[in-house]
This record gives sequence, C-alpha cells and structure tokens, in this order.
Amino acid sequence: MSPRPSAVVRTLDRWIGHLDMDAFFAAVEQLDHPEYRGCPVIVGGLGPRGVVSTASYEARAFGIHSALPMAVARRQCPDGVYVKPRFLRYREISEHVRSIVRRYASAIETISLDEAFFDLSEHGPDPTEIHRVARSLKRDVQAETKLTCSVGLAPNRFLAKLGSELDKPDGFTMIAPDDIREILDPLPVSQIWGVGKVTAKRLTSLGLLRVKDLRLAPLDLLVRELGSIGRRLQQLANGIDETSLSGEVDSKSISRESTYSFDVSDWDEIESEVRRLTAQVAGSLQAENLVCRVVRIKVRYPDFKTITRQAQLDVGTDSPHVIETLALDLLRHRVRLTDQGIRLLGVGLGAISEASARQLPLSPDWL
DNA sequence: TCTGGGGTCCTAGGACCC
DNA sequence: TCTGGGGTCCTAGGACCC
Repeated sequence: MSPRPSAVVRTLDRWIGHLDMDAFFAAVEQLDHPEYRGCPVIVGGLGPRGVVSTASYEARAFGIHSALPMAVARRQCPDGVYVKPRFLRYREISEHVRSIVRRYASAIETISLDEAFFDLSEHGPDPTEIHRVARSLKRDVQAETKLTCSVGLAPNRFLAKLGSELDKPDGFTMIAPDDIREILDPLPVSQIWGVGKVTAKRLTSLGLLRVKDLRLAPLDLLVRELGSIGRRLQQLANGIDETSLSGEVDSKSISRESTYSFDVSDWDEIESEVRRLTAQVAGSLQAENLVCRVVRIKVRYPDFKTITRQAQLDVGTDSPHVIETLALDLLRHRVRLTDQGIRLLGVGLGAISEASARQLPLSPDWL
C-alpha cells in the first residue's frame, strides 16, 4: 500500500492553477451598479424561504455568508442591498474570464461560474516562470473585467484550490513542493476538499482535528470508519492528488426544482407545477440536442424529509409529452401526500446522451 | 436562524441471470 | 431440500460542492 514512486515524480512536474473570482455575483452587481459599491450587497433568493448565494465583503462583516437564510441576513444587516441573481450576466463575464485563462493554459476545467482549474505545466518546471505567467493572467482578468480574483498555484488540483482559499480576496498563493507539509499540517480537517459537516464531525469524534492528525492516523482506522473516502482523505492530507483536469465534460443530468413560499397541499397545484418543471427540463434537453432515459421527481415535505422516485425508459427520449406522462405517473402513484403538504417539488432527467444515440443502429444498411 | 438550486459521486439493497 | 457465487442493473438516499 505504499504510493507508487511514479506518482511522486508526476506530482513534482505539474503546475496546476486555480482561479476563484472574489464574491463573484455580488462583485458583478457592484460593477454594474456603481451606487452599490462600498455597500453590503447580498445576492440570493428574495422570497420568504430564500438563502444567500453570495455576500460582498462589506456584507460578510455583518456575519453574512453563502447558504444563510435570507430572513437571518435581513435581521443582521437591515440596510443591506438585496438583489436577485442575474445568471445570464454572470455567465457572460465567466466566459470572458475563461477566454483569458485559455490564452495561458491549454487545459482548463470549469468548476462553476466563478471557479476554474488550469494547467500551466507547458510553461516548464521553473517556479519563477510559472509565477510570472500566473501573475500576468491574474492582471489580465482584473484589467479586462474590472473584477478581482484569487489564484492558487501548486503541483496538483487539491493544493491549487487550497492555495486560492488561503489568501483572498485578490490573493495569490504559490505552494511549492517543499512547503506542502508545513502549510497543510496545522489546517483544520474541514479545509480538505470532500470533508463537509458530517465527515468533519466523524473525524472530530475520532480525535482527528487537524490535517496532521489525519496524515498520521492509522489507515485501517480511517477505512473502517469512513470507507473508501478514508484512504482518499489521507492521501490529500499528505498533499497527494493525482487526479487530472477533466476538461469540458457533458452534464449527466438536468433538473429543475422549486421551493414553494408556503407549503402546498392542493393536488391540482402540485400537478401543474410538475407540468411547468417538466416543460423546462424538456426544453433544456431539446435545446442541447440530447435525450434522456431516466425521469425523476423529487418531493420535500415540511419536515425536510426528501424523497425521489424515478422511472426508466427502454429508449432515450426528448419528448415533453413522454417525460410529463412519466413524471405525473410517478407523482400520482409513488408519492404520499399528507395534509401537511409539501415544500419542494423537482423534476430531473438522467442517463443523458446525444440525441443521435436515440436510435440503435439495427441495420447496417447505411454503411 | 430555519434551511435554494444546480450538479457529482458513492453506497446499499434487491432483482435477475448464469 | 438446502443453499453457491459472481456479475449487472436499477433504485433510493446521502454527502458534498459551488
């Protein structure tokens, strides 16, 4: 179970960057609305059950952060500027940023509208040169978009992302191989990619609070307690991450869901919402010339218990009628509706493939 | 304080087949 | 009558990420 030596060699001769736009949605709003600059800006759902998507740094000073319920945010910062997200605008700027990154890196992996990995290995192994190239990239982003970003540079993805988090906003962090242990060891385990609330709690109960604890923990203990992710976490704790950039990947599912402002128990209303959501997912599917073989619905009850029910098709489809029929069927026969009603309804499509794959090549006639 | 919406990946159990 | 092992596919739920 010792790491293969080739892994170490590979790790040392790669330079991966991670770029993270600072408080992206809020920063765009401040860019487009000069009167918002210097104000606490909170972007997110404005309904009674909305949550914060992004808070500007001014708003973070009030303790506001992503995923915080809007109701709480409004209490903590009554004078803030509250706005709905404008995804089309964010996408536009996001594409501009990616075009800048592509000038410097051949391989790029988009994580979200505000984050991307890129590979600078082609600029050679010399850290001084890599540093210069990445600085120039960061300068171009700021000059052309008037927005700041934070950049991390390291021998692998995990460390590059960590680097961009260590110094923000407007940060620049380069993690050289010799610095890895010193940087990682004192960090809380929750800083590791893939350690969320649940895993952090489990690690804490094992007495593993810092990355160093995780690095030195017996592997069999980690595997026993956490399964396969235990092994993976210890690798990361050692600064080892051999995953390569995935490039541009096709999405494997499409879904739309919506949370009602108030719980709904009226069956007709629920059915018409299924129809509305179905039309949207089917529209996305057709717009990208795709077909799906799985239709799924999702229901969340007032107590937050969430269920999904899915059905499979023998052949791929992009027909709104077929999808709607299946979705309504799942709803009518597989979902229990109580007097309490439901708080969320969702429709999803899975097993997605190109529309050209819809029909099996039964006959070789066309050859 | 009361919990969005869009995804990905993993796991476990059951059905089914050989 | 008691009891195989392996493999695949499907479903549902859960953790995690931004």
